[in-house]
Amino acid sequence: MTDLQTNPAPDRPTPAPGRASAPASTPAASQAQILEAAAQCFMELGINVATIDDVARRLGATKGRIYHHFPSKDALVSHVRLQAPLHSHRAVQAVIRDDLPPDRNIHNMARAHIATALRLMPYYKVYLAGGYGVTAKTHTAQERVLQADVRQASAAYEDLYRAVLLDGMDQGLFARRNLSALVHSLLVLINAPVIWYSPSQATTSAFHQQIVDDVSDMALSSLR
Amino acid sequence: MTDLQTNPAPDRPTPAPGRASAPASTPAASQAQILEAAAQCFMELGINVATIDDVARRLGATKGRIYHHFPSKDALVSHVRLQAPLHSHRAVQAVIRDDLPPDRNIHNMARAHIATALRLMPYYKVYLAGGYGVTAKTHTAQERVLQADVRQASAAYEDLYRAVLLDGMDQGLFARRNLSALVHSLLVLINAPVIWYSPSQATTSAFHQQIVDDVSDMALSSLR
DNA sequence: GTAAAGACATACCAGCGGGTATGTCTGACT
DNA sequence: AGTCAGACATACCCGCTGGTATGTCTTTAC
Repeated sequence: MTDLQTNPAPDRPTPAPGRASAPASTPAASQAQILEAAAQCFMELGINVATIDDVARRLGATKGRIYHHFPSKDALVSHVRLQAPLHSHRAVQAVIRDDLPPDRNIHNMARAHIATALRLMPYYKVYLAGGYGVTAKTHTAQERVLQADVRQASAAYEDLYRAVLLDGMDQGLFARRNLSALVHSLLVLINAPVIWYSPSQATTSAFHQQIVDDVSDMALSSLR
Repeated sequence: MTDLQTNPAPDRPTPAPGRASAPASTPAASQAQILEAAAQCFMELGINVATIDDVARRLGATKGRIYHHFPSKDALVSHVRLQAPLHSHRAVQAVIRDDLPPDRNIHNMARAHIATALRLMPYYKVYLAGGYGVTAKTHTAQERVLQADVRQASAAYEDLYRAVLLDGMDQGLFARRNLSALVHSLLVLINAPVIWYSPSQATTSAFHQQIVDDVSDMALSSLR
């Protein structure tokens, strides 16, 4: 639901004479705002270079607001990264149809993934940049949990492809290859636009469509 | 923690378990040692988390040695990253043959790249992790030059593929697609093993061969 | 109306880590 | 022998940044 670059929050009815930033309507919306600002900061500056103050400045707020909603910077980073597999999972699962052959399913899945990634690019950039990272030196228990959450969501998302790929190989539609290498390579390929795309292209809609078409075709062809 | 070696008589750093039996290492060899240790530290801990002291500790040395050869941490990082396109360029250019059709050339190029990347994984991990990064906030002039060097080496390497891909499309061997999206996607695909491969597999030779075969086949198929 | 809690802002701390100034040792050259 | 430069080691500085303690204002509950 959280759509980047949109201005979902209508201003509060009480602008409050104090010249502070407009407070979010609901605490959940405030969190979403923070996540969005953090994703863009992390994308532009890098996860480690961007400071909490940078994120707060982009919000027109201060550190207090962020640390009120997230216990640490690592937690914020993990929450941002989580958005990618979560959105992908929802978008891709919606296009899987049991009455379609695996090759057509894969094609549709790739298209859905790429389109979603292009729309929510900052989250995906941060997600892919999270080879890590951050405060990976002090392995606290709390922080391990956050990392595990991201990995679990990623694994759940990958399983969507694993099933279809296995089916397609059994039916002879796809070449027989090492399943692990296959699924990982495929996911890297459909994430490729996130890596090399720089949102400077003016004709977004046209160029985005081009990317969706070309890369999804490549993904499908690579399986044969 | 384990640094109990702070006795008044520090042993000479081990003369590198490499092939060199010469007791005195040349300055160039010392730099290569530093690059190798830095690559492994950056790979394991992350570029920003790993400190100069970490790299020095791995060498059995101190910061003084590193800062004697490299003016800053950013310079060290850039030099490490440079290794990837440099090695790839040499290995891939060696297998290009004008008397072979583009599809066979691409296949051989992909195989050479993947094999090289698997062999020199730390450099490639650091290279790909450099979306950035590091001290990207203070854009000093000196540091801009280093970044430009890496990008230039990468561009030169990419041009190898660009030429072959254009040739193949003209001959009808490859599907016609946006050239920029095509070359970038292809490179991301053959770099995929660097992203998801964790050097814990025991049967390196066999499993490496499997990866080279499968991913290079996928790369070739993706172009049709 | 008042108390409690939520949602921030402000001021401040402390440790980490990049960078530097300086010292020391070794080999090379004359 | 003496000098010099390269190649490090040692000790130290200090800015930056994550985190915290506290205050203030608004909303909600009763």
